[in-house]
Amino acid sequence: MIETEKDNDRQSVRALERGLEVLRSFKPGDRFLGNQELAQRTGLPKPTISRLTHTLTRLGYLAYSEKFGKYHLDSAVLALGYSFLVNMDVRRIARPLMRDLAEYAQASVALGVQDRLSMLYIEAYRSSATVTLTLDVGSQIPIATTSMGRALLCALSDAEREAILDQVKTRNEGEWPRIKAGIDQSLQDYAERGFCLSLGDWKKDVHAVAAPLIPSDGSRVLVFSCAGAAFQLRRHMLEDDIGPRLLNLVTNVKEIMDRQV
DNA sequence: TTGAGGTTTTGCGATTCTGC
DNA sequence: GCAGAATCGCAAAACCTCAA
Repeated sequence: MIETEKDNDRQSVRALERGLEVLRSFKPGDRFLGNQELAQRTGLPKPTISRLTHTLTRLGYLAYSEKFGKYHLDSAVLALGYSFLVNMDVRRIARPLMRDLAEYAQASVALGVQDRLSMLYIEAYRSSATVTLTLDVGSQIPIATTSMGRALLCALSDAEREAILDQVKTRNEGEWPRIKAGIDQSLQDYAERGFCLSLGDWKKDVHAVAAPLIPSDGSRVLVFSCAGAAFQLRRHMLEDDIGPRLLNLVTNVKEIMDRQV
């Protein structure tokens, strides 16, 4: 269901919001979606969906499969995402440092940004020995239970964090006490050490550490994480070794970014 | 081939948005 | 704040699928 932040926001174009919401309805694994499924996922009336899919198809964002009678994402979507990725200098700057840390830790090192209640991978490097985590660019992970998401929450203002947590609480009433405890612990860890942990909180066999990068130019917060198998990345390793190395990575990337401004 | 049931599209009045 | 343009959503028609 679309959650419009301000229904009376005169700067917003509702039709555009809805069209983009249709595109966002496609998740990994959703190769084809019909108008009815799109209407269910977006909460929009079926006639509106029909018009939106027609328009998006004409513009090349969707394509229609005669065989399945459904739509799939088309090349214009990739072109849009590719432009976004290519224009992010931080990926180019961070890539070699991420590779070095991943090989040292024999784990996965990722760079992510917030996407609503998820964290979206915009760069990822896996060591050859990584077996547990096989997420790539474009993957999304939850904001409240992963180290990456928690690091982002720690870097936001109190008001921004509360706004997100209100939505997380609404969607996870039953698990909220456990989720809240993890976030409180992360806030404490971040204040003391500058990084956050997730020790099996998202997936029980995954341990991870993450640290935010707050750009000097005031642009969106970036988060670096290092994750791997729980039996490989023990708590003491993350706290005493990998975490500090990740912080060093963040500092180095930030310095290079600042020099290039 | 027909009819039932489900889905998509179309027409049109109402509402919202945009540009001035 | 207003007028014209664009969009929305309801209702109904058209279309499609499938079983009998």
